[in-house]
Amino acid sequence: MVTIKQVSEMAGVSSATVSRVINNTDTVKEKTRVKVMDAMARLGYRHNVLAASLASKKTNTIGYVVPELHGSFFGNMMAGSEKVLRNANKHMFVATGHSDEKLEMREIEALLSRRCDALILHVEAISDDYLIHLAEQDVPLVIVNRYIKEIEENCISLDNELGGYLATRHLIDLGHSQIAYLSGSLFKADGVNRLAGHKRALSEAGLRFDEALMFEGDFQAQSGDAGIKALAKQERQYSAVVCANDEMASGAINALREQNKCVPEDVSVIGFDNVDFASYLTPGLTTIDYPMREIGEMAARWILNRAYGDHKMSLTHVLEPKLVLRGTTKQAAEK
Amino acid sequence: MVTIKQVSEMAGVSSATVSRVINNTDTVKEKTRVKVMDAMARLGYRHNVLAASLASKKTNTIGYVVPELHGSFFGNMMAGSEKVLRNANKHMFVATGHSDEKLEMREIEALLSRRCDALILHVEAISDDYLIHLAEQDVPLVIVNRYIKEIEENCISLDNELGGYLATRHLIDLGHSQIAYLSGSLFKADGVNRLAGHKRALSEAGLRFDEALMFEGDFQAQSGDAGIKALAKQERQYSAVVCANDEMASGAINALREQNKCVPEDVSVIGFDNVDFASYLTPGLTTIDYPMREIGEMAARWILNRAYGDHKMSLTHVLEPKLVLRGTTKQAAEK
DNA sequence: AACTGTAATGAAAGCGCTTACAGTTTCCTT
DNA sequence: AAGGAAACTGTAAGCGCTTTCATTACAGTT
Repeated sequence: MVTIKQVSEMAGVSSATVSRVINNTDTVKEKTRVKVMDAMARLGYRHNVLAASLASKKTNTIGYVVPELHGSFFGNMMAGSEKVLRNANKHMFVATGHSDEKLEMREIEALLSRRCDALILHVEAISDDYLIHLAEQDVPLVIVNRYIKEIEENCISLDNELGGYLATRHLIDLGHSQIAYLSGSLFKADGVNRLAGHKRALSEAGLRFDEALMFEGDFQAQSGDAGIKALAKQERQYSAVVCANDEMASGAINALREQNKCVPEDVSVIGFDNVDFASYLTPGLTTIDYPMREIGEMAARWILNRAYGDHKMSLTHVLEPKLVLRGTTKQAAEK
Repeated sequence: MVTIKQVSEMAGVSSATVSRVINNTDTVKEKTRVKVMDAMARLGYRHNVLAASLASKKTNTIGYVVPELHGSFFGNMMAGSEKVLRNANKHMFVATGHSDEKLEMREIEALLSRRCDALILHVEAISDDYLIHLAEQDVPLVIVNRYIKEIEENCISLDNELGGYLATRHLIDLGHSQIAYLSGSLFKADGVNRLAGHKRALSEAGLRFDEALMFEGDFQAQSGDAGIKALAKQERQYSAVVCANDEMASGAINALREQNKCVPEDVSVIGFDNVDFASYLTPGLTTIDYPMREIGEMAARWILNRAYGDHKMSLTHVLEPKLVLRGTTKQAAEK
């Protein structure tokens, strides 16, 4: 392996000078710069970032923890971060936590051991306390898709309550009044907040929240199907259903079709997240957009701002979801 | 930052011994091991992997280059790799090449600068020659989803020709004989090979390949739509269409519906890749499975085998695609 | 008690780079 | 031409660890 030393000898300068041309720090006379570049090329020199990081105490690396690598959800977020980090010449070290507390902690520890300059974390099992404690240490970290009051400055999240509100509000605007709600897991903050938004829209419109029209699923397509079937067992009528996410909406639509109900003619359906496949369904799924990419971008900006002192970036900590109109919702039938 | 030195002082041993207990190398008396562990805990010591890597010349890190982070395609592959690498205590450093030659080269260079122990590459713009040259260097690398004869040992790919064959063969088995083909870009190997498989199935069944029933798209949904429309402009009849990938199939299905043709009653459609949304369509899309996850696993195994000398793994270099039967294909109508 | 062979530990030389700090040139001013 | 500032370059001390080699401790033999 060719070292800076060998380059310096060939170029007839000191290794400090070689380092200077590599990093483009300080001033180096053009003539010697050329000599050094020449020597590097001739020797096929490759900078050793490891050694450089050790000496400079900066790795230009961001540690990234996501629950999973498969599926498009986190990929979109990472793509957002990657874009802004690339422009700043930072790289990403990614690890997965699999929604397991022990694993999440171990991965964070590993990232810290690698001396990442900062961390971007989407962790689901780790406690708030642990994160609060972590935030007080010397490594900057931003927590995405999660809101923790005590360290809200470090959090970037979506206003799920608003999303739930917008979904139901859209249905109400279309004239629906009997609106079912297929909820996600209620032990997750997202599930709770989306439902809360639903209720707010209802009460704002003077409609009563009907327990009988609500079903608690688990964010899987299967539970959307189950929800529709559970609803069918009761006598309660409904002309629209808001689902806690797109997977459940997909399951719900299929179940509805099995009952010979057309979407959106007989029943309007709205999802949440706007995952990749939402637009591939027929008709396209009306849903609430979860701007993962933007969140990823924002997280990266926060890092640039905080860990590298780039202060010319605007930051938002709570993003707003937006309605995405497609084909599964429709004006309510006249009474 | 607490160093090994401080730990060694507190424990009353040399730093070499501390290193030994950290890495669990050599033998250390249980009693001193406990003393050291104790000191580490008391001081809140965190191992500096950077320094360790520099000294040991091993980073336990695999560099990963994929075209994109968004979408689920590469995520599935990385998830496969991650699973097997985690078990071996290796980590991944990911970079994106965006199908741009300069970028791909730069990222590979960056990964090498970080002294990754090995590389897993899905690159699309870089030339075979460059990769062949790279493979001869000292860093082990595996190239996924691409086949290069000269370094086939380093390649892990899917038999796309077989996939194309299986798709068309399936339609033929269902009694179809007028089969349209919406191809992907023919400047890409995948596009060419899938088409070749299609032709082989045709000729094997004694059917003629009809240029008029073939359309070259670009793997995007939009081009599936365009393909169906182009087909409509000619008089040629067809009862089935094989698409070069699922996105195109989705586009084709929608276009078919616009022409009031039912899938699969009037026209059977088969896709390729089995992307995540394939099963969410109604009816579910019949397609050819592209086992990205397995490919990712295989790539990681190759690395373990090659870079870390773990020889108890079985390796396959060319994976076989499989037919995934869902609802978009159907027995041909009786003549 | 002297002797071995092995287990346990320490000393110290790096790994390849960065970065004060100091020293040397060069280039303007006056 | 002298003086000083500015530009450039070199010296050398680390960064925090691993690892070879040498040394010491110790249990088991004879």
